[in-house]
Order: sequence, then C-alpha cells, then structure tokens
Amino acid sequence: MSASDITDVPGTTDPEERRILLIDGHAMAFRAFFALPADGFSDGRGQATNAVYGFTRMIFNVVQSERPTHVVVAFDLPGGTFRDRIYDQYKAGRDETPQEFKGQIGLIQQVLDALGVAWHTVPDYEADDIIATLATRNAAEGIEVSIVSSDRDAIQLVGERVTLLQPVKGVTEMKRMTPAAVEEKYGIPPERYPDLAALVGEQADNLPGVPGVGPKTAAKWIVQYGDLPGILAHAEEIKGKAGQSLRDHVEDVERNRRMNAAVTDLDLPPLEGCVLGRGDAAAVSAVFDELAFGPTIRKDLPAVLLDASTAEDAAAEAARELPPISRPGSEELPALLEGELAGGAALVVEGRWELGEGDAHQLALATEESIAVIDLAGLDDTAERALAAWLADAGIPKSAHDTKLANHQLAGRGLEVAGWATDLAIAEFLCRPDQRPVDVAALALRHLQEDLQVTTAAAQQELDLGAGDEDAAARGAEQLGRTADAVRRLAELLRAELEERGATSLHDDLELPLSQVIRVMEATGIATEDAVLAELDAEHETRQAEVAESAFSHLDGDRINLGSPKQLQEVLYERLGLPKGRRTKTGYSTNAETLADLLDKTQHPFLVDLLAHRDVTKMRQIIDTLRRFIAADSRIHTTFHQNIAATGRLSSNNPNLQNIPARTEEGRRIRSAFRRSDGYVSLMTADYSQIEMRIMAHLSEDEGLIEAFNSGEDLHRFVASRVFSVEPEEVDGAMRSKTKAVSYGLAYGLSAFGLSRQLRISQGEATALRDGYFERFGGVRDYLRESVEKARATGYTETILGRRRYLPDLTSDNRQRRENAERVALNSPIQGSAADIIKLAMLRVDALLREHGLTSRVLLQVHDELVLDVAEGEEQRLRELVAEGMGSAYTLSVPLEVGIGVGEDWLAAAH
DNA sequence: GCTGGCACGTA
DNA sequence: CGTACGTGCCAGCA
Repeated sequence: MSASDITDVPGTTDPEERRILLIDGHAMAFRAFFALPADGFSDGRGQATNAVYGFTRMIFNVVQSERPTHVVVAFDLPGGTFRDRIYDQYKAGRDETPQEFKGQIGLIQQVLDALGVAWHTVPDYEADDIIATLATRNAAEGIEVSIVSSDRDAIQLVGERVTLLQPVKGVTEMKRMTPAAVEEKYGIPPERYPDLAALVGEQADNLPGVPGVGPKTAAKWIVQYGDLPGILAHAEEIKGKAGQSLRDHVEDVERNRRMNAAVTDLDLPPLEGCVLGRGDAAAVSAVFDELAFGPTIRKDLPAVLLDASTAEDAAAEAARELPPISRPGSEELPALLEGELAGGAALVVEGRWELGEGDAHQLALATEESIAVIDLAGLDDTAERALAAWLADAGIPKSAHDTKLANHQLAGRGLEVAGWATDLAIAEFLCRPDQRPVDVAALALRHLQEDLQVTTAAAQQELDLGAGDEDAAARGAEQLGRTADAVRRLAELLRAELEERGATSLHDDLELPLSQVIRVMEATGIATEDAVLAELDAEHETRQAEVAESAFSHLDGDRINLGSPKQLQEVLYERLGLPKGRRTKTGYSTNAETLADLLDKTQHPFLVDLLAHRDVTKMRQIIDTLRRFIAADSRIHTTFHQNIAATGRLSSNNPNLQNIPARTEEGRRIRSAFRRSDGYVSLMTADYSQIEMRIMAHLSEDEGLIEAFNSGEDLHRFVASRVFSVEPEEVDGAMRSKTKAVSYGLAYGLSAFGLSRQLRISQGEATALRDGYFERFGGVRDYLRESVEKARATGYTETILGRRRYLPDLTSDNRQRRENAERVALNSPIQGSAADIIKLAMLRVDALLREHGLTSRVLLQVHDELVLDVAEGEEQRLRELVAEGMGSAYTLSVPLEVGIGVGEDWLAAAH
C-alpha cells in the first residue's frame, strides 16, 4: 500500500487534512478488562462485557479528542508469531488469560464492525507490527498519526508526525507521548528506545535484560556511545559492575533488540477501507442490545462514526413516524376527546408528587394519528370537565410509563384516571426483573433505538410551563409530545413481549390493578405522631451522650468518632490490641457480631459502651429519618415500588416503612408513633404465619411437611421431633431453634458453612443436621434439587403465578457466580410466590372492603403483613373479611393461616 | 458533590 | 460461604 491508495477518498485528498488513528486492540482490551469489574458488566446471559464496554468507551473518547479521518484497530491472532521462533521463551510465564476475558475480543470486533471501524490481523505477526507498518508508511506520506497502545514497543514509533497515546489510568485517560515527551521521560530520542529496552529487558515479554542496568544507566550509555552497536563496540571500555554485567549478557541484549524491532513492511489492505463514518446506527444499537449496554454509552456514540446516510435515514424515519403535535386549548379539547382520542391514548404527565401531594401542569396524549399537549392550568371549567370525564372513563384504554405516579400527579388537579391498559415500568420489570428501573428516554433507547433527548435538566426546566416564554413552552410541548409518542409505541412493543414471556396476566390482572390499590395506600399515608418520636429521640440523645462519654473514658478521654469503622479498627485492633476477627475488603470488621464475640473473649468494657452507642445511634437515625417525612397532614406517605425487588416483592422508600424495628423491645417502641387516623378507632395488623414454609410444603409436596401444617402442632417443634426422632413434647429449645434455622436456611440456599456459623456449631455438625433433615423430609430435598435443575434447563425460575426470574449464571463456568445463582434459584420461587400471594390478598381485601361498604382501609404492606385503619364499629367484620381475603388468596396444599391484632397504634396492634 | 464500603433495620 | 430490600455515615475521590 502507498499514499496513492487513499488519494481517492473524498474530502481527504490533502494529506495534511488526513489523520489516522491506530489502536492496539488486544493491549487496550486487556487494560479495559482490568480497569472495570468483570462481575459488574454482563450481557445478562453470563457473558462478561467489561472489556467490551471499556474498549468502546475508549474508542469514543479518542475519536472525539483526536478527530481522525481514518481508524484501524490491530489485533493479535491466537497462536505464535515469528518472534516465538527466535526465542522460545517469548512471553512465557504470563498468567493464563482470565476466563471472563475470553470471548470479549470477538464481541469487540462485532462492535467495531457495527461502528464501521476497520480492524486487521496478520498471521505470524503481532498487532504491534501492523501498527508499526501503518504508522511508518503514513507518516512518511505526511499524514498525522496517533497511536493508542499501552505496549512500550510503540515508543520507538513516535516522531514528528506520530504521537503515542499511552493510557495512564484505566483506558480513558491518555498521556500524549511526543518526541519531546519521550526525551524528557527516558533521556533519549524515541528511535533509540528499542536500544534502551534491549539493555533493560522487558518483564512482560519475558525478555531478561542486563542485570544491574536500569533505564538511567542504559540512557547514559546510549547518549555516550550513540546507539546499541556503539555501546557493544565499546563494551570493553565500560567500567564497573554494570560493564562486566553487559559483557556477560551481550547475547541476551542482541536477542532483545531483534525481538523488539518493529516490523514495518507488512502487506495490508488499502487505507480507503479504514475511513471513518461508515457505521450503521441500527446495527450499533442491535449490538449494544445484545451486550445489554445502558443508555449512557449510547448517548456518547460520536456522530462522526456513523454513515451520514443511515443517520439521515433514521432522522427521516423518525420525522415521518411522529404524528402532528397540537396544543389544544379549552375550545378544541372537548371535540378532540370525543373524536380522535375516544379510542384511548398514551399519557405523559409533567408534574410532581412528594410528601403526599401531587401536581400536574402539562399532559401529553398520543395516538397513532395525532398528539395533543394540554396546558392543564389554562383550561376553563367545561374543558376540564370533559377531560376529567375522559380520564375517568374506564372504557378508554390508556398507557403511561408509571401509571401510579400519573394518578398521583393528576390527583393534585382533582383528576382521577381509570382504564389503565399498560404500565411501561411494570411491563419492563416483568420482562427483565433483574434490571434497574430506567426512565422513558432510556426505554426508548433500549427498545426503539431513539434518543428522545429529554433527560437533561435543561429540557426538564423548559417543560416547567415555559413560564411566559412561548418558545420554551413550544419546545417543552414538542418534547412532551415526542415522549408520549414513544410511550405509545413502547406500550405496544412491551405488550407483545409480555405475551411472549407469558406475563400478560401478571401485568393485567395482578400488578396493574394492584398499583391502583397501592396508589390509594400511598395517598392515604399513615398517621404518625411527631411528639412520640420527639420524646424517644430526646431519651436516646441523653443516653447516647452517656455511653459516648463512658466509651471515651476507656480511651484516656480520646474522643474518637465512634461511627467511623476506620477509627474503630485503629482503636480496637492497634491501640487496645484486641484479637482481629473477620476481614472485610478494607480491613477488619467491627460489626455487632464481631464486637459481641470480642466481648465474650476479652470482657473489655469499651466494647459494651460501643455496642450500646451503636444501638442508640441507630435508633436516633431511624427516628430522625421518620420525622423528616411527616407531611403537613401529620402522616407519612411512603412510596411502594413494584419494579425493584427481582423476586416480586414490593419495596418501600422515602421513607422505608418495611424496616421499622420489631425485634427488640427498645426498637419496637418506635412503632407506637404510628397510630390510628383521626376518625378511626384503631390499627389492625394481619400477617401470614410461616408463609414461606407453607409454600415450601406446597411446592415440594413433601408429605411430612404437609402433615406438620395439618397437625396443629407448632411447626418447628413438629419438624424437630422428626429430625431428632423424639416425641414433640421432648423437643427442647436448642433442637427447635436448630431445626428452624435449617428450615429457613433451605429456603435461602444454605451451605453447611453458613449453617454452622449461624448456629455456632461445627461444620460437621451442621452437615449432619442438614442430612438428618433431608432424611425425614426427602420431598424437600428432591424439590430443591429439581427446581435448580429445571431452572438451569429453562434459564429461569417461576413462582406459583408464573412470575419468572432469569438466571443465566446457572450455567456459568465461574463457580462463585454459578453457586450464587443456585441460591437465588432456590429462594426466588419461595419468596416470589409469597409475594404473589400477598398481592392477590391485597386485591381481594380491597375488593371485599368495597363490596361490603367498609370505611376501614389498608395502609401498609410489610411482605407478609398488612396494616389497616379500623373504622368505628367495623372491627369484627374487618377481622372476618381480612382473614377471608388473605386466607383464601390462593389455595395451597396446606392452609394459609392469618394472625390478626388490633390496637391504638402499631405496637399495640402486634399479636 | 459523588461513590463505595460498611453497618444495620425489616421479612 | 443462605434470600430480598433502603438508609445513613464515613472516607476517598474529583
């Protein structure tokens, strides 16, 4: 190849305008692999993608900063090269390629193909040689060359027109090596670097140099004698140990120099095939989908990589697809609602919802034919009534990204919505339960390959009414309208996917109706008495100060930060010299379990105070957090999420009301702050008794376990009597608690190690305990074994309602990942089925309360428990209806038992 | 100001 | 080296 090969490329005829970027593919991929966690990047099917991700990011960055017109990525080929024939120990002693790295080179090449970036390999040669050939030739033709490589052999290529970019940290930060920079760092010009390397040797390539000679000595010699031949010619004159060492290792040095010489005469394809701007947007998107890449990296894809025609095609298509956007006022709206919108629409609400109060400003409605963006504040009464009627019409199907949130926001304007057909967040979750929730823009990137460009803060601000600024308002409306259009198409797409995955009924009949029940619970909130929390806080404040003082007194009055694990480590393990226990990533554990062990062993009084301080600090933390969330109506309005917990449980935040202390007497006092509402007489708690073990009995069909639940005997006592072959009356506390630990441990995928640690018994004892259990409850053992095998075969686990959890790691070669997936596979059907059941129960209880006209209402759900406000005169009927609704939510092969308690507050309502 | 690690609350 | 979550603090980073 010569310069004439590229003179035909349009727009790049002048060598001075051409810039070529050369990348060492293997070296950079390997660096990316170690810069990013392998277990943090996966395609969802067990293939690590961290190197692919890092490499792609690197390419994007370098293309942006170097603005090349041509790019070539060079790769090594598996197997040897000519260098191995010169020296059979070349690159020997390297660690084996990590398992997770394998396969990622192929994926990188797929990405490059989609990006239209050329990549080359040459049999019998290394990537270095390809780079050396291209750099030398093109620089000679007057073309600017940038090389990206972490390999030091590339230093020799640096020259007037050749710059080396060396990764500094990871793969995104680069240092520019110019001839001056090389001189400064090594004290010699770039072309002499191989001489220096030959003398010093190269550890990574297993090329030993002259012992006792480092870069400084080598550079000194090179300066003095000109080059390596000069040095060797004068070897006899060099004094001292280094001189003798050189004379003893002349052969090594000569070999090294032959090995590290760049090859610059390879036969390579013409450069015109390497011109930038031939990427295919759709192909890139498809590859990124396969790799499960998120939205961030997609946004950073430099446009210069893409073929202008595909970008134009995409833009043209997007423009054609978008129906006209109108901004109907009060005049036009009623007719629109009865006409084009009568068949339903996709909704996007611009508004807010916090601390139990919602508000909405703009509403975008999209159909296949048209999009309407409505300024809610500007409507007259007639138009507003028409809109209210349309929204409340259950016969008009609607979809939104988050239907519950849309309801909350619109409720702030007195608007109720019925007729929800599709909730994107729920549908997406049912299809991909292990993925983090994402906004509409990210869903559009993921499924429509479109960038809505509405996620930036600036765009959001424009949407805020456009306050008097007509242009901003128009831009806001345009973005809202586009988003609604995307919601409409996403809804269609996701409904099809729900169908494929057998999750349509879960969406339509369970989660979507449930979201409306939860919406009312959130809007209602739970009455919370600040005075109770304030007093608890004051008590704990005093106590906190006391124990802190006492703790410091054991440290010669040294007031360390008791909340700093780092400072505690120093005090406990250095200063007080206590025996070190369990290790953490950053040092030695100071958690409660470790501290309690330490106290047992040493009786050190500081530990007593420290543990007390931990308790009281935690209490104050919880109390403070709760107080911050008490809204103007003296109630706490938590948010329940249906798309967070991969097993199908709800989660609760702002604040989390599913982790209010219950285990200790002191902690439980916090519960007394949650009280019956004004106009109600008490709170009721209703919980399932041992629901997970009942599900285990049902799924395993183990006769013994089923009998246990039908016997009327205490479950753990019954199971223990079987395991230990004694009469139920003879089961003592230790036997019962051991059995209980095994029972629950099984549902979590326990190991003998974990069991022994929890019960503080030997591993042998733990194994014997588990074996004894399985001997009597063989059905459980068979079920557990079969359920993992089935999941391995199908790729997912399933709950009683068919809720799936995909577990690609079940077939991973990585033992840690595989065993983790196996535990998840054991637990998910059990925890998930329990979640299914209480969700069914919530729907049923809600329906029963309506049906019977009760005013009492459900306030909270805590996984196996419901908390309700009891209205005057309804307690007895409520007990019956809740027991019925929860008890008959789903028919298992054992009864579902429900415990109920009633009291003034959540503490008193315990039972 | 953000992030990772730790600790700890619940089922 | 049993599952599923959310929150707050510290420390190190930019």
